[in-house]
Amino acid sequence: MTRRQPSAALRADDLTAKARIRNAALDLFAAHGAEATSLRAVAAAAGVTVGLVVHHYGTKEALREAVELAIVEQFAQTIASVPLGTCPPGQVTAARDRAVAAMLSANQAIVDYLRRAILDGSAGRVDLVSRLSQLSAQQVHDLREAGVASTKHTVGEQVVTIMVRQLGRLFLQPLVDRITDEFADDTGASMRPQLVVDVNH
Amino acid sequence: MTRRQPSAALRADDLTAKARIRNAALDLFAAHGAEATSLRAVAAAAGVTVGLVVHHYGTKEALREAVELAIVEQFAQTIASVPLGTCPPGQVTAARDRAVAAMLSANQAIVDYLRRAILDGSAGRVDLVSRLSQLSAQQVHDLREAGVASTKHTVGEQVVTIMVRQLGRLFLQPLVDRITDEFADDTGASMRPQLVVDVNH
DNA sequence: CGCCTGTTTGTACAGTTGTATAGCATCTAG
DNA sequence: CTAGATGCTATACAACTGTACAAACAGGCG
Repeated sequence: MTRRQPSAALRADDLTAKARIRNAALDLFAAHGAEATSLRAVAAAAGVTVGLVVHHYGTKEALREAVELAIVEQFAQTIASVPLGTCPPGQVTAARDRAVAAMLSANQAIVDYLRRAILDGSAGRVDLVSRLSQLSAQQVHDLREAGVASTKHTVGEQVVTIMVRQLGRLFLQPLVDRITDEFADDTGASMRPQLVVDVNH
Repeated sequence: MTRRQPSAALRADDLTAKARIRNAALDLFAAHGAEATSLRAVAAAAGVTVGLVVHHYGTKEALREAVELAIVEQFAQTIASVPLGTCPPGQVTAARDRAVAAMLSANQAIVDYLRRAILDGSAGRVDLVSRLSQLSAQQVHDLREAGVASTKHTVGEQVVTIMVRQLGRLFLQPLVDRITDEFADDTGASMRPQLVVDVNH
Protein backbone atom coordinates (compact mmCIF):
# COMPACT_ATOMS: atom_id res chain seq x y z
CA MET A 1 0.00 0.00 0.00
CA THR A 2 1.27 3.47 -0.85
CA ARG A 3 1.49 6.00 1.94
CA ARG A 4 -1.33 8.49 1.66
CA GLN A 5 -0.19 12.05 1.51
CA PRO A 6 -1.59 13.65 4.66
CA SER A 7 -3.78 16.18 2.89
CA ALA A 8 -2.76 16.51 -0.71
CA ALA A 9 -2.93 19.97 -2.18
CA LEU A 10 -5.07 20.14 -5.30
CA ARG A 11 -2.33 22.01 -7.11
CA ALA A 12 1.29 20.97 -6.93
CA ASP A 13 3.87 20.22 -9.54
CA ASP A 14 5.43 16.99 -8.42
CA LEU A 15 2.66 14.67 -7.47
CA THR A 16 1.81 11.04 -7.67
CA ALA A 17 0.62 10.00 -11.11
CA LYS A 18 -2.84 9.27 -9.78
CA ALA A 19 -3.18 12.85 -8.59
CA ARG A 20 -1.66 14.19 -11.80
CA ILE A 21 -4.28 12.29 -13.74
CA ARG A 22 -7.04 13.71 -11.58
CA ASN A 23 -5.74 17.24 -11.98
CA ALA A 24 -5.37 16.87 -15.73
CA ALA A 25 -8.89 15.51 -15.88
CA LEU A 26 -10.19 18.49 -13.92
CA ASP A 27 -8.50 20.88 -16.32
CA LEU A 28 -9.77 19.16 -19.45
CA PHE A 29 -13.24 18.47 -18.11
CA ALA A 30 -13.49 22.12 -17.15
CA ALA A 31 -12.22 23.33 -20.51
CA HIS A 32 -14.16 21.11 -22.88
CA GLY A 33 -16.66 19.18 -20.81
CA ALA A 34 -16.31 15.65 -19.52
CA GLU A 35 -18.19 14.01 -22.36
CA ALA A 36 -16.06 15.74 -24.97
CA THR A 37 -12.82 14.76 -23.24
CA SER A 38 -11.29 11.41 -24.09
CA LEU A 39 -9.39 9.34 -21.60
CA ARG A 40 -6.47 9.49 -24.00
CA ALA A 41 -6.44 13.26 -23.85
CA VAL A 42 -6.41 13.08 -20.06
CA ALA A 43 -3.59 10.57 -20.16
CA ALA A 44 -1.54 12.69 -22.54
CA ALA A 45 -2.04 15.81 -20.42
CA ALA A 46 -0.93 13.90 -17.35
CA GLY A 47 2.05 12.42 -19.16
CA VAL A 48 0.92 8.82 -18.79
CA THR A 49 -0.82 6.23 -20.93
CA VAL A 50 -4.47 5.31 -21.14
CA GLY A 51 -3.88 2.07 -19.35
CA LEU A 52 -2.76 3.83 -16.21
CA VAL A 53 -5.81 6.03 -16.13
CA VAL A 54 -8.14 3.07 -16.27
CA HIS A 55 -5.91 1.19 -13.86
CA HIS A 56 -6.25 3.89 -11.23
CA TYR A 57 -9.83 4.92 -11.79
CA GLY A 58 -11.33 1.97 -13.59
CA THR A 59 -13.94 3.94 -15.43
CA LYS A 60 -14.35 7.36 -16.94
CA GLU A 61 -17.35 7.91 -14.70
CA ALA A 62 -15.28 6.98 -11.66
CA LEU A 63 -12.64 9.45 -12.74
CA ARG A 64 -15.27 12.13 -12.97
CA GLU A 65 -16.47 11.28 -9.49
CA ALA A 66 -12.93 11.51 -8.20
CA VAL A 67 -12.62 14.95 -9.77
CA GLU A 68 -15.86 16.10 -8.19
CA LEU A 69 -14.88 14.67 -4.84
CA ALA A 70 -11.63 16.62 -5.00
CA ILE A 71 -13.57 19.80 -5.70
CA VAL A 72 -15.86 19.24 -2.73
CA GLU A 73 -12.83 18.50 -0.59
CA GLN A 74 -11.23 21.76 -1.70
CA PHE A 75 -14.35 23.65 -0.66
CA ALA A 76 -14.45 21.89 2.68
CA GLN A 77 -10.80 22.62 3.40
CA THR A 78 -11.21 26.25 2.42
CA ILE A 79 -14.15 26.69 4.73
CA ALA A 80 -12.40 24.84 7.52
CA SER A 81 -9.40 27.13 7.13
CA VAL A 82 -11.47 29.87 8.76
CA PRO A 83 -12.56 28.30 12.05
CA LEU A 84 -15.26 29.73 14.22
CA GLY A 85 -12.97 31.38 16.74
CA THR A 86 -10.71 33.42 14.50
CA CYS A 87 -12.75 36.58 14.14
CA PRO A 88 -15.65 38.39 15.77
CA PRO A 89 -18.72 36.17 15.69
CA GLY A 90 -20.64 38.37 13.31
CA GLN A 91 -17.97 38.23 10.64
CA VAL A 92 -17.24 34.55 10.35
CA THR A 93 -19.51 34.17 7.37
CA ALA A 94 -17.97 37.11 5.55
CA ALA A 95 -14.47 35.81 6.24
CA ARG A 96 -15.38 32.40 4.89
CA ASP A 97 -16.98 33.95 1.84
CA ARG A 98 -13.77 35.81 1.20
CA ALA A 99 -11.71 32.64 1.60
CA VAL A 100 -13.90 30.75 -0.83
CA ALA A 101 -13.79 33.61 -3.30
CA ALA A 102 -10.00 33.67 -3.11
CA MET A 103 -9.82 29.92 -3.59
CA LEU A 104 -12.11 30.09 -6.60
CA SER A 105 -10.24 32.93 -8.25
CA ALA A 106 -7.04 30.93 -7.83
CA ASN A 107 -8.60 27.80 -9.35
CA GLN A 108 -10.25 28.82 -12.57
CA ALA A 109 -10.65 25.17 -13.51
CA ILE A 110 -12.91 24.61 -10.53
CA VAL A 111 -15.05 27.56 -11.53
CA ASP A 112 -15.30 26.29 -15.09
CA TYR A 113 -16.10 22.76 -13.99
CA LEU A 114 -18.76 24.00 -11.60
CA ARG A 115 -20.29 26.12 -14.30
CA ARG A 116 -20.65 23.05 -16.48
CA ALA A 117 -21.95 20.93 -13.65
CA ILE A 118 -24.63 23.43 -12.76
CA LEU A 119 -25.54 24.04 -16.35
CA ASP A 120 -25.72 20.42 -17.34
CA GLY A 121 -28.20 19.34 -14.75
CA SER A 122 -27.63 15.83 -15.98
CA ALA A 123 -29.80 13.84 -13.65
CA GLY A 124 -29.21 10.23 -12.80
CA ARG A 125 -25.86 10.52 -11.12
CA VAL A 126 -24.90 11.79 -7.71
CA ASP A 127 -24.86 15.50 -8.01
CA LEU A 128 -21.99 17.84 -7.38
CA VAL A 129 -24.38 20.68 -6.68
CA SER A 130 -26.10 18.55 -4.08
CA ARG A 131 -22.85 17.84 -2.32
CA LEU A 132 -21.87 21.48 -2.27
CA SER A 133 -25.31 22.43 -1.07
CA GLN A 134 -25.04 19.97 1.77
CA LEU A 135 -21.64 21.35 2.61
CA SER A 136 -23.15 24.82 2.82
CA ALA A 137 -26.05 23.48 4.85
CA GLN A 138 -23.63 21.91 7.30
CA GLN A 139 -21.87 25.23 7.58
CA VAL A 140 -25.10 27.08 8.23
CA HIS A 141 -26.03 24.47 10.80
CA ASP A 142 -22.72 24.84 12.64
CA LEU A 143 -22.94 28.61 12.60
CA ARG A 144 -26.41 28.45 14.06
CA GLU A 145 -25.33 26.12 16.84
CA ALA A 146 -22.58 28.58 17.64
CA GLY A 147 -25.15 31.31 17.71
CA VAL A 148 -23.51 33.39 15.00
CA ALA A 149 -26.07 32.92 12.24
CA SER A 150 -29.53 34.36 12.26
CA THR A 151 -32.44 31.95 12.33
CA LYS A 152 -34.86 34.34 10.72
CA HIS A 153 -34.62 32.58 7.37
CA THR A 154 -34.73 28.90 6.56
CA VAL A 155 -31.57 26.92 5.97
CA GLY A 156 -32.52 26.52 2.35
CA GLU A 157 -32.76 30.25 1.89
CA GLN A 158 -29.38 30.81 3.44
CA VAL A 159 -27.78 28.11 1.31
CA VAL A 160 -29.28 29.60 -1.82
CA THR A 161 -27.94 32.98 -0.84
CA ILE A 162 -24.46 31.65 -0.23
CA MET A 163 -24.18 29.62 -3.40
CA VAL A 164 -25.91 31.97 -5.79
CA ARG A 165 -24.10 35.05 -4.59
CA GLN A 166 -20.78 33.24 -4.64
CA LEU A 167 -21.16 31.41 -7.91
CA GLY A 168 -23.58 33.56 -9.84
CA ARG A 169 -21.11 36.35 -10.40
CA LEU A 170 -18.38 33.96 -11.44
CA PHE A 171 -20.65 32.27 -13.94
CA LEU A 172 -22.10 35.34 -15.54
CA GLN A 173 -19.07 37.57 -15.52
CA PRO A 174 -17.56 35.89 -18.62
CA LEU A 175 -20.67 36.84 -20.55
CA VAL A 176 -20.36 40.43 -19.40
CA ASP A 177 -16.69 40.54 -20.26
CA ARG A 178 -17.21 39.10 -23.69
CA ILE A 179 -19.91 41.55 -24.61
CA THR A 180 -17.86 44.40 -23.19
CA ASP A 181 -14.89 43.33 -25.27
CA GLU A 182 -17.10 43.09 -28.32
CA PHE A 183 -17.84 46.79 -28.04
CA ALA A 184 -14.47 47.82 -26.70
CA ASP A 185 -13.78 50.08 -29.68
CA ASP A 186 -16.99 51.86 -28.87
CA THR A 187 -15.46 53.85 -26.08
CA GLY A 188 -11.97 54.70 -25.11
CA ALA A 189 -12.58 54.25 -21.42
CA SER A 190 -12.97 50.51 -20.85
CA MET A 191 -14.13 49.98 -17.32
CA ARG A 192 -15.66 46.60 -16.86
CA PRO A 193 -19.24 46.62 -15.65
CA GLN A 194 -19.64 44.60 -12.47
CA LEU A 195 -22.38 42.08 -12.00
CA VAL A 196 -24.82 42.08 -9.14
CA VAL A 197 -26.48 38.77 -8.40
CA ASP A 198 -28.86 38.39 -5.52
CA VAL A 199 -32.02 36.61 -4.49
CA ASN A 200 -35.30 37.94 -3.17
CA HIS A 201 -36.74 35.63 -0.55
CA MET B 1 -35.22 24.16 -55.95
CA THR B 2 -37.66 23.84 -53.12
CA ARG B 3 -39.99 26.71 -52.43
CA ARG B 4 -38.77 28.58 -49.36
CA GLN B 5 -41.38 28.92 -46.72
CA PRO B 6 -41.93 32.66 -46.38
CA SER B 7 -40.75 32.81 -42.78
CA ALA B 8 -40.63 29.35 -41.36
CA ALA B 9 -41.73 29.03 -37.78
CA LEU B 10 -39.11 27.41 -35.60
CA ARG B 11 -41.73 25.09 -34.15
CA ALA B 12 -44.29 23.33 -36.27
CA ASP B 13 -45.32 19.73 -36.57
CA ASP B 14 -45.37 19.07 -40.27
CA LEU B 15 -42.25 20.50 -41.75
CA THR B 16 -39.77 19.74 -44.44
CA ALA B 17 -37.26 17.14 -43.45
CA LYS B 18 -34.48 19.67 -43.52
CA ALA B 19 -36.24 21.80 -40.93
CA ARG B 20 -37.15 18.74 -38.87
CA ILE B 21 -33.49 17.81 -38.78
CA ARG B 22 -32.55 21.33 -37.67
CA ASN B 23 -35.16 21.31 -34.92
CA ALA B 24 -34.14 17.89 -33.70
CA ALA B 25 -30.54 19.05 -33.66
CA LEU B 26 -31.49 22.10 -31.61
CA ASP B 27 -33.27 19.92 -29.08
CA LEU B 28 -30.45 17.42 -28.75
CA PHE B 29 -27.68 20.01 -28.81
CA ALA B 30 -29.49 21.92 -26.09
CA ALA B 31 -30.07 18.82 -24.00
CA HIS B 32 -26.68 17.14 -24.21
CA GLY B 33 -24.35 19.54 -25.96
CA ALA B 34 -23.38 19.49 -29.60
CA GLU B 35 -20.18 17.55 -29.14
CA ALA B 36 -21.93 14.84 -27.18
CA THR B 37 -24.68 14.48 -29.78
CA SER B 38 -24.10 12.15 -32.72
CA LEU B 39 -25.48 12.80 -36.16
CA ARG B 40 -27.20 9.45 -35.90
CA ALA B 41 -29.04 10.59 -32.80
CA VAL B 42 -30.15 13.70 -34.63
CA ALA B 43 -31.25 11.63 -37.60
CA ALA B 44 -33.20 9.24 -35.40
CA ALA B 45 -34.92 12.09 -33.56
CA ALA B 46 -35.88 13.64 -36.89
CA GLY B 47 -37.07 10.33 -38.27
CA VAL B 48 -34.55 10.21 -41.10
CA THR B 49 -31.25 8.52 -41.78
CA VAL B 50 -27.73 9.81 -41.32
CA GLY B 51 -27.22 10.18 -45.02
CA LEU B 52 -29.96 12.77 -45.29
CA VAL B 53 -28.54 14.86 -42.50
CA VAL B 54 -25.20 14.92 -44.21
CA HIS B 55 -26.82 15.59 -47.57
CA HIS B 56 -28.65 18.65 -46.29
CA TYR B 57 -26.00 20.12 -44.04
CA GLY B 58 -22.81 18.52 -45.25
CA THR B 59 -21.05 18.70 -41.97
CA LYS B 60 -21.87 18.54 -38.30
CA GLU B 61 -20.36 21.97 -37.88
CA ALA B 62 -22.56 23.32 -40.67
CA LEU B 63 -25.58 21.82 -38.95
CA ARG B 64 -24.61 23.59 -35.77
CA GLU B 65 -24.28 26.85 -37.64
CA ALA B 66 -27.70 26.35 -39.14
CA VAL B 67 -29.10 25.79 -35.66
CA GLU B 68 -27.47 28.96 -34.37
CA LEU B 69 -28.64 30.94 -37.36
CA ALA B 70 -32.18 29.77 -36.68
CA ILE B 71 -31.86 30.96 -33.09
CA VAL B 72 -30.64 34.39 -34.17
CA GLU B 73 -33.46 34.54 -36.68
CA GLN B 74 -35.95 33.74 -33.95
CA PHE B 75 -34.60 36.59 -31.84
CA ALA B 76 -34.74 38.98 -34.79
CA GLN B 77 -38.32 38.07 -35.62
CA THR B 78 -39.37 38.41 -32.00
CA ILE B 79 -37.87 41.87 -31.75
CA ALA B 80 -39.31 42.89 -35.08
CA SER B 81 -42.74 41.76 -33.92
CA VAL B 82 -42.84 44.85 -31.69
CA PRO B 83 -42.21 47.70 -34.13
CA LEU B 84 -41.33 51.17 -33.00
CA GLY B 85 -44.77 52.66 -33.48
CA THR B 86 -46.92 50.27 -31.48
CA CYS B 87 -46.60 51.78 -28.04
CA PRO B 88 -45.58 55.00 -26.30
CA PRO B 89 -41.98 55.79 -27.19
CA GLY B 90 -40.68 55.27 -23.70
CA GLN B 91 -41.98 51.72 -23.45
CA VAL B 92 -40.83 50.13 -26.65
CA THR B 93 -37.81 48.60 -24.97
CA ALA B 94 -39.87 47.15 -22.17
CA ALA B 95 -42.36 45.73 -24.66
CA ARG B 96 -39.59 44.09 -26.64
CA ASP B 97 -38.05 42.70 -23.49
CA ARG B 98 -41.36 41.14 -22.64
CA ALA B 99 -41.70 39.68 -26.12
CA VAL B 100 -38.25 38.15 -25.95
CA ALA B 101 -38.92 36.79 -22.47
CA ALA B 102 -42.14 35.20 -23.70
CA MET B 103 -40.35 33.71 -26.70
CA LEU B 104 -37.63 32.27 -24.51
CA SER B 105 -40.00 30.79 -21.98
CA ALA B 106 -41.82 29.11 -24.86
CA ASN B 107 -38.60 27.71 -26.32
CA GLN B 108 -36.72 26.06 -23.50
CA ALA B 109 -34.38 24.46 -26.03
CA ILE B 110 -33.17 27.88 -27.12
CA VAL B 111 -32.48 28.84 -23.52
CA ASP B 112 -30.58 25.62 -22.93
CA TYR B 113 -28.61 25.98 -26.13
CA LEU B 114 -27.73 29.56 -25.32
CA ARG B 115 -26.62 28.59 -21.87
CA ARG B 116 -24.21 26.10 -23.37
CA ALA B 117 -23.02 28.53 -26.00
CA ILE B 118 -22.22 31.19 -23.45
CA LEU B 119 -20.62 28.72 -21.12
CA ASP B 120 -18.48 27.06 -23.72
CA GLY B 121 -16.80 30.15 -25.02
CA SER B 122 -15.20 27.88 -27.57
CA ALA B 123 -13.20 30.35 -29.57
CA GLY B 124 -12.26 29.81 -33.16
CA ARG B 125 -15.68 29.70 -34.72
CA VAL B 126 -18.13 32.45 -35.44
CA ASP B 127 -19.81 33.18 -32.20
CA LEU B 128 -23.48 32.97 -31.38
CA VAL B 129 -23.06 35.44 -28.55
CA SER B 130 -21.45 37.87 -30.97
CA ARG B 131 -24.34 37.62 -33.36
CA LEU B 132 -26.88 38.19 -30.62
CA SER B 133 -24.85 41.08 -29.28
CA GLN B 134 -24.80 42.66 -32.69
CA LEU B 135 -28.52 42.15 -32.97
CA SER B 136 -28.96 43.99 -29.69
CA ALA B 137 -26.57 46.68 -30.82
CA GLN B 138 -28.60 47.18 -33.98
CA GLN B 139 -31.71 47.50 -31.86
CA VAL B 140 -30.09 50.07 -29.59
CA HIS B 141 -28.90 51.96 -32.64
CA ASP B 142 -32.38 52.04 -34.16
CA LEU B 143 -33.96 53.14 -30.91
CA ARG B 144 -31.47 55.96 -30.64
CA GLU B 145 -32.16 57.15 -34.14
CA ALA B 146 -35.83 57.19 -33.30
CA GLY B 147 -34.99 59.19 -30.21
CA VAL B 148 -36.45 56.71 -27.76
CA ALA B 149 -33.24 55.50 -26.17
CA SER B 150 -31.03 57.54 -23.94
CA THR B 151 -27.52 58.29 -25.12
CA LYS B 152 -26.14 58.74 -21.65
CA HIS B 153 -24.50 55.33 -21.69
CA THR B 154 -22.45 53.70 -24.39
CA VAL B 155 -23.97 51.18 -26.75
CA GLY B 156 -21.86 48.46 -25.18
CA GLU B 157 -23.27 49.20 -21.76
CA GLN B 158 -26.81 49.08 -23.02
CA VAL B 159 -26.21 45.80 -24.84
CA VAL B 160 -24.70 44.30 -21.71
CA THR B 161 -27.70 45.42 -19.74
CA ILE B 162 -30.14 43.92 -22.22
CA MET B 163 -28.42 40.58 -22.57
CA VAL B 164 -27.35 40.02 -19.00
CA ARG B 165 -30.66 41.01 -17.52
CA GLN B 166 -32.53 38.87 -20.02
CA LEU B 167 -30.32 35.82 -19.97
CA GLY B 168 -28.78 35.97 -16.53
CA ARG B 169 -31.97 35.14 -14.74
CA LEU B 170 -32.74 32.29 -17.11
CA PHE B 171 -29.33 30.78 -16.66
CA LEU B 172 -29.09 31.04 -12.91
CA GLN B 173 -32.67 30.28 -11.98
CA PRO B 174 -32.18 26.51 -12.46
CA LEU B 175 -29.46 26.63 -9.83
CA VAL B 176 -31.76 28.45 -7.44
CA ASP B 177 -34.58 26.04 -8.09
CA ARG B 178 -32.43 23.00 -7.59
CA ILE B 179 -31.06 24.17 -4.28
CA THR B 180 -34.52 25.20 -3.19
CA ASP B 181 -35.84 21.76 -4.06
CA GLU B 182 -32.96 20.17 -2.21
CA PHE B 183 -34.19 21.79 1.00
CA ALA B 184 -37.85 21.62 0.19
CA ASP B 185 -38.63 19.45 3.22
CA ASP B 186 -37.09 22.17 5.37
CA THR B 187 -40.16 24.33 5.27
CA GLY B 188 -43.76 23.70 4.45
CA ALA B 189 -44.16 26.95 2.58
CA SER B 190 -42.24 26.55 -0.68
CA MET B 191 -42.10 29.91 -2.35
CA ARG B 192 -39.37 30.08 -4.92
CA PRO B 193 -36.79 32.79 -4.31
CA GLN B 194 -36.47 35.04 -7.32
CA LEU B 195 -33.16 36.03 -8.79
CA VAL B 196 -32.01 39.57 -9.33
CA VAL B 197 -29.32 40.02 -11.94
CA ASP B 198 -28.05 43.46 -12.81
CA VAL B 199 -24.91 45.30 -13.82
CA ASN B 200 -23.23 48.31 -12.32
CA HIS B 201 -21.75 50.52 -15.00
C1' DC C 1 -42.56 8.01 -72.48
C1' DG C 2 -37.61 9.58 -70.96
C1' DC C 3 -34.92 12.99 -68.69
C1' DC C 4 -33.68 15.72 -65.01
C1' DT C 5 -33.42 17.60 -60.45
C1' DG C 6 -33.75 16.85 -55.75
C1' DT C 7 -34.90 13.82 -51.73
C1' DT C 8 -34.00 9.74 -49.23
C1' DT C 9 -31.88 5.43 -48.13
C1' DG C 10 -28.25 2.06 -47.36
C1' DT C 11 -23.83 0.83 -46.75
C1' DA C 12 -18.92 1.42 -46.33
C1' DC C 13 -14.67 3.29 -44.28
C1' DA C 14 -11.15 5.23 -41.48
C1' DG C 15 -10.53 7.19 -37.09
C1' DT C 16 -11.68 7.53 -32.17
C1' DT C 17 -13.89 6.03 -28.14
C1' DG C 18 -14.08 3.33 -23.50
C1' DT C 19 -12.57 -0.80 -21.68
C1' DA C 20 -9.90 -5.30 -21.02
C1' DT C 21 -5.89 -7.79 -20.51
C1' DA C 22 -1.21 -9.38 -20.70
C1' DG C 23 3.33 -8.12 -19.65
C1' DC C 24 7.34 -5.47 -17.72
C1' DA C 25 9.62 -2.95 -13.98
C1' DT C 26 10.15 -1.75 -9.29
C1' DC C 27 9.78 -2.32 -4.53
C1' DT C 28 9.01 -4.46 -0.03
C1' DA C 29 7.90 -8.35 3.31
C1' DG C 30 9.18 -12.72 4.76
C1' DC D 1 16.88 -14.65 -2.16
C1' DT D 2 12.01 -15.49 -3.56
C1' DA D 3 6.94 -14.10 -3.72
C1' DG D 4 3.88 -10.94 -4.21
C1' DA D 5 2.00 -6.65 -4.74
C1' DT D 6 2.02 -2.19 -7.23
C1' DG D 7 2.94 1.37 -10.87
C1' DC D 8 3.02 1.55 -15.54
C1' DT D 9 3.12 0.36 -20.72
C1' DA D 10 1.51 -1.79 -24.82
C1' DT D 11 -1.71 -3.75 -27.48
C1' DA D 12 -6.31 -5.48 -28.65
C1' DC D 13 -11.25 -5.06 -29.39
C1' DA D 14 -15.95 -3.97 -30.07
C1' DA D 15 -18.74 -0.04 -30.41
C1' DC D 16 -19.41 4.32 -32.16
C1' DT D 17 -18.02 8.55 -34.58
C1' DG D 18 -18.14 11.84 -38.86
C1' DT D 19 -17.98 11.53 -43.57
C1' DA D 20 -18.39 9.61 -48.44
C1' DC D 21 -20.79 7.56 -52.04
C1' DA D 22 -23.80 4.88 -54.93
C1' DA D 23 -28.26 3.55 -55.74
C1' DA D 24 -33.40 3.87 -55.31
C1' DC D 25 -37.21 6.97 -55.44
C1' DA D 26 -40.06 10.95 -56.35
C1' DG D 27 -42.20 14.57 -59.16
C1' DG D 28 -42.16 18.14 -63.09
C1' DC D 29 -41.47 18.99 -67.98
C1' DG D 30 -39.86 18.28 -72.78
